[in-house]
Amino acid sequence: MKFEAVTIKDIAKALGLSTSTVSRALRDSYEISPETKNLVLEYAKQINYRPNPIALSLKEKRSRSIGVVVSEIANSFFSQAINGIESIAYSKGYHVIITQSLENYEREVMNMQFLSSRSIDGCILSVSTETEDFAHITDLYDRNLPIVCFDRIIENIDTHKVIVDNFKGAYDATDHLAKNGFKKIAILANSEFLSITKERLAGYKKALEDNNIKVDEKYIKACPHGGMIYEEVDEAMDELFKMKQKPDAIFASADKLTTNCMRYCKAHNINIPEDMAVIGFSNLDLTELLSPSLSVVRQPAFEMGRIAAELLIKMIESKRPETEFENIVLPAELFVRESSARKVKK
Amino acid sequence: MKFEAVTIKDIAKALGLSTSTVSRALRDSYEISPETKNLVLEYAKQINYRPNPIALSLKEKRSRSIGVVVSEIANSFFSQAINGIESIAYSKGYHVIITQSLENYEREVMNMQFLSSRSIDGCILSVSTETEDFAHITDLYDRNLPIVCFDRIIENIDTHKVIVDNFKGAYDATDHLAKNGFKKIAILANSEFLSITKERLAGYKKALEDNNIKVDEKYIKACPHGGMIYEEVDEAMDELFKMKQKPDAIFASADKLTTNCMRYCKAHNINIPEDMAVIGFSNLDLTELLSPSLSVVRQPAFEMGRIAAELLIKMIESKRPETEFENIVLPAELFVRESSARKVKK
DNA sequence: CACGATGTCGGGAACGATTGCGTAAAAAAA
DNA sequence: TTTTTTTACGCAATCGTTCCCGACATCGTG
Repeated sequence: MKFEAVTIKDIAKALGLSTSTVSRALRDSYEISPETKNLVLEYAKQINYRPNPIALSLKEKRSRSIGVVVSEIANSFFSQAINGIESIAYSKGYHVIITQSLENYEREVMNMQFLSSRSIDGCILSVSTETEDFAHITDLYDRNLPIVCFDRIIENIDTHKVIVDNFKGAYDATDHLAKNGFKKIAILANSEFLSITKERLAGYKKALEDNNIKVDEKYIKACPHGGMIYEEVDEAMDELFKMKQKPDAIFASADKLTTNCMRYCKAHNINIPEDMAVIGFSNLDLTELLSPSLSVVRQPAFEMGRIAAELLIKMIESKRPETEFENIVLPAELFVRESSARKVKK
Repeated sequence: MKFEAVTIKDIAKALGLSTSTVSRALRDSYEISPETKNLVLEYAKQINYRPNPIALSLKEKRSRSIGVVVSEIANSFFSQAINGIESIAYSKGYHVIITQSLENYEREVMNMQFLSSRSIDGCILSVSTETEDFAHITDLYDRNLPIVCFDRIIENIDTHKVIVDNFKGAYDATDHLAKNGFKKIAILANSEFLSITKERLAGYKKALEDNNIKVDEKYIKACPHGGMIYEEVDEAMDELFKMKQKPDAIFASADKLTTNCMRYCKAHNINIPEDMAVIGFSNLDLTELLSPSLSVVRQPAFEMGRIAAELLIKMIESKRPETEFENIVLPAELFVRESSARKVKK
């Protein structure tokens, strides 16, 4: 059972015209007499004719749709970014096909395959934590599929990239903790493959140095799936708390790391910020409702999505391959709340 | 600039064969000799041939993809449901195209149009709060597009429906508040157009009656956009708090209503549950991190998505139109936490 | 009256893939 | 050796749409 659409042929047959004439009438060609045009237009409206975009895609080799690959739509940052992407795409007549990798490499490859084979005109991508091999991306890019990277960018392709100033964001967060009297600042880091991990770690280290705090590698805990798996955060926290020199503050450098860190503290009756200050790199929109309210570095996710979509569509619609690529870096903003309140001497 | 895919013609030309032979070889037809098959298969792999699904869709009038229309992917309930949908769809070889209406009627119509014109094979739908006219849905359904409704169902089409027991969920929530000593229980209701609103309101009222509490219509506050717009919650809460007989408990009957209710209380220094108990109809996964931790009625969103996808695919793949439709009702589960703690006499 | 210009429209190929049908050549049966 | 069957492949239509051409009228002009 499938649903039968009205085609241009149906109109032609009903009106005793040829398909070419109908097609031209619908496209308002000058070659068609006003009477015929009206006839066709009216009949088309009457039977609710819709051009078949699949046929158009086949002919024009473009589909006016763009693909999005993110790790997880349930993540505030990504859902906000997607809203930004959609706002631009819709206004320019493009549709958006969203896929999620759930931090799984195979799924990411599958999604890219699906999107490319569905003849999307371009793709906006933030790689999964597991992605170490970029062949599935470079292959498509080399075959001229326009791709824009955002958030978690890769160096393997030369294209537009939209990121936040991860270094400064992490620096600000860490510096804020240090200035508030915390000296043993741990970091929950994301997968080591990710660009954002490297940048945020660098910011973290620089802030420590500038505050005359020695970087202790034991305070750096990597979570290969960015905290999507609770157990990896659990384990990292366990290790931190088993140390003789327990940290007095934690910088959770991703959305899921932040919430699962909070969860751990709650479950283990660790008081924030008395026992342990926490600041997150997170776009959660419930930060002020948490207990305690959560200090965060927040990314302009919506804006990032907007810009990425604009760049992609520019790329798609340009006549010849672009050679100049933009590397947009937006500022992250620090929001100080209770979870990182100044340390009180015991 | 567009990216040129390898076609079956390229293979045919390169190997001195006809397109039919190549096509059959790739499909492993018995009519093709093993040598030719190997030749084609190997060459195809070598140049990384991928069949063009657009061409296939045009020919077969099916795309092996299903559409999803929800109000907002940033909503925990929907993102969980989408994960459930995807888990089934992927395993059965279907792809999922997600769209969001953002509680906007025009966007919902647009999305449905887009999906149907993209030749999706079927659609899973939860209508927006604004949707009062269902023509865009019934039209497609009447033209034989398989549709499965979930969560916010409509009566206008006779098809499979997957919902939670909204009546019992709301009853349990309200009953729990009543049993905990609250007698002036208000409800933040969703748009009056929605099925879930009617069901949840009915459960709320029945629970009040069973606890010998008179239903007070002034305690029932409808938010036409389900709390997606903060101001409408703000206004509803203002009105509740301006009453002489202020309510002592609130049942927020949707995700966004719940969080925005909490936000209001926080902003107005209203202590939960001392000044006002709160229970939500919500799938938030941070409930235990909130301050105070939040009591909720939770829906089996993932499972709902799974079932909806299974029913839809069954519908798509059935030879003749189905006449027997299922009306799946899953239980909602009550989670009691701090925000609805037993009332202490002042 | 003849001829080009203009205005309208139809025929048919093309996009990529599948598939029913036709047909060579090779193999098997007579 | 002749006939029949099998094997292995090609031709062409099809899906819905666009667009290049060609083909008519009709009109104006010399």
